Amino acid sequence: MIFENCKLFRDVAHARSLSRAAAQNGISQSAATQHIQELEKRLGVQLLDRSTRPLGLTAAGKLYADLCRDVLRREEDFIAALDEVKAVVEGNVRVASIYSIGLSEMARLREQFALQCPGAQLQVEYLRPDKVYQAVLDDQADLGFISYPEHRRELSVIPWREERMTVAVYPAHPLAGKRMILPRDLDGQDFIAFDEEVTIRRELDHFFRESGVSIVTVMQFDNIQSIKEAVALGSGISILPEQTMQSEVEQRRLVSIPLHAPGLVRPTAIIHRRKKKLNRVSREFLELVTSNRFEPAGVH
Amino acid sequence: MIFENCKLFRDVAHARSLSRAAAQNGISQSAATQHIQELEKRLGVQLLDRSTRPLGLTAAGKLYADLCRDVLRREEDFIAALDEVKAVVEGNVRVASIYSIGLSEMARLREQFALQCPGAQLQVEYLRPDKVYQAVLDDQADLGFISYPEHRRELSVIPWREERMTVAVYPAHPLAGKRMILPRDLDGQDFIAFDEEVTIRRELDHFFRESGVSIVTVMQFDNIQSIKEAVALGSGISILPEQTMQSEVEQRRLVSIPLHAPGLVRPTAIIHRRKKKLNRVSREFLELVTSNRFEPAGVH
DNA sequence: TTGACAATATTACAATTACTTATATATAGT
DNA sequence: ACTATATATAAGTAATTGTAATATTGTCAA
Repeated sequence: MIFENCKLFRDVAHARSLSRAAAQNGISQSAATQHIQELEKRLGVQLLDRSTRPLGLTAAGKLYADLCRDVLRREEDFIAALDEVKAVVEGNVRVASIYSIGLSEMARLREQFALQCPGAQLQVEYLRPDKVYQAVLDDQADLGFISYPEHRRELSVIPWREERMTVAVYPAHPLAGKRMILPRDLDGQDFIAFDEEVTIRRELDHFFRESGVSIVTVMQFDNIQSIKEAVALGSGISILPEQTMQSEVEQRRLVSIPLHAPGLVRPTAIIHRRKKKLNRVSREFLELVTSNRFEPAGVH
Repeated sequence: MIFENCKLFRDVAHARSLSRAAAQNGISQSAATQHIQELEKRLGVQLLDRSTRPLGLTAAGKLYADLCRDVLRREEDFIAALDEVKAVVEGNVRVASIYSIGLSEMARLREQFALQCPGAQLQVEYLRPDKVYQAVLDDQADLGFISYPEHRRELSVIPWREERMTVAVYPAHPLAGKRMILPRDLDGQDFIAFDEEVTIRRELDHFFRESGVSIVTVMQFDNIQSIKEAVALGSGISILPEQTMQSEVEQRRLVSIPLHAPGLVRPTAIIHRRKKKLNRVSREFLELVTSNRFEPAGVH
């Protein structure tokens, strides 16, 4: 209730009694009397005719009662509209994610979230990495899923997973039968790479240099989906986060083979605007996501 | 200003700045900040987006700003209507008077009052005595002019004048030449009397009995105007408050002759509701009337 | 009238709220 | 990173609002 004073006077006008109106508003009769007197002093007119009982309204009192009635009606409308806005704001998580978090991973999270917060709505938008940052900064998204997190002053970065990178080959490939691949096994292979702008590309280049391995970059893409497609079609091999090819492995379109390269992991993180207080369901979702920090058992 | 909080938020929304809005409302920036924070806590939503400058409004903030705008507009209307009512209430004296106070007397008071309170409005309504009491009790009139005042618990009675009663005759009447009439001069005269219900009638009957005079009641009326008319037409004589026949005497339609009857006076009084505080102009008018307590020099 | 009853007004004081100053922290532009 | 400007916070004080107790007033009925 915002306009308590209005409610009090409206009730006084309706009940034609200060004490009853006071009771209706949970205050003492004395408080009600003082309230109205103060009001009359401020307006410089009598609002009540106290010489009779039940109390009467003066002409000015009638005007004021009308004002109160109108204001309270308007307030009701506001409260209703506010509740709607609140429901939308409070019951919605807007997530921006890079493609390579993996659709299946997100589907799993969505399922768990639906169980935990039945009324809530989860909106996920897949974007290029820089667009994910942008979306969070512009308050287009509450949370952002990214890899190789960049720290910025306006953002909070919550490290999430260190994803294992495995070798992706097509089932008929000579390496497909191996249980484990060593860096030198990759030497001279046709390689489907990420674009040079993507951090993961630079990390892999670094890894190859360190290991003294030289590969043949036959294609490059800016997204993981295309890379998987190219590998499946036999254009070459690649190194990808294990989880991102889970469904292709299940469909036997790809084979994922562990790579002996302890340092080669892809760090992922969740970002959100440092200033902005997350709403209830966003906090719930974040809680769910961070408690899912370890990779689910994959198919090896 | 009734809805200061609304004004503050409206100004914040418009200026997109707490400190400027605070200055506009004559409070410190700190107070404004605390105000809005408190408001947000009560509503359970953010109203302002503080992560940017100039400040932004959230969806809820926009709704609230709309509410404030509407409420303030409604308040303006109310204030305008109130000012009108105030002007009427404060600038109006409503007087209820018996007929026999005299039109010319009232006209004189009106003139003086117009000089003293130029803006004020004086409404006079002439009524039968009991209707005058009723009008004052029902708050239809602020002041009442009566004769032979009755005291009632709800009324304040302010004695006004003791009016001299003189003999009214038509110019051709045998008594018209006298300088002074003694009670016994009236013996056997045709008399135009008041109705039996009227106090003045009972007073005169008492006077005649006391003086051992017997008159012949040839007509009776409930109002002074008709009595004067009848006297002027030669139907008989009467005894009336001197002032009430002032204009007829000037027009030489009546002759007013002093009566030797020291106790025979008509007391008049002003009444008003004991509880009700009189408004400014009513007090002024009452002041004027009571300072005019003594009869103006009449034409003898 | 008078007395009884119920409602309103007043008073004194306690609790709460609102405001101010001083200071810390944040944003935007350089 | 630095500066200027704006907002947030803290702590103390002033103002307000509320309460309980009590006085006064209005209504009703004898």
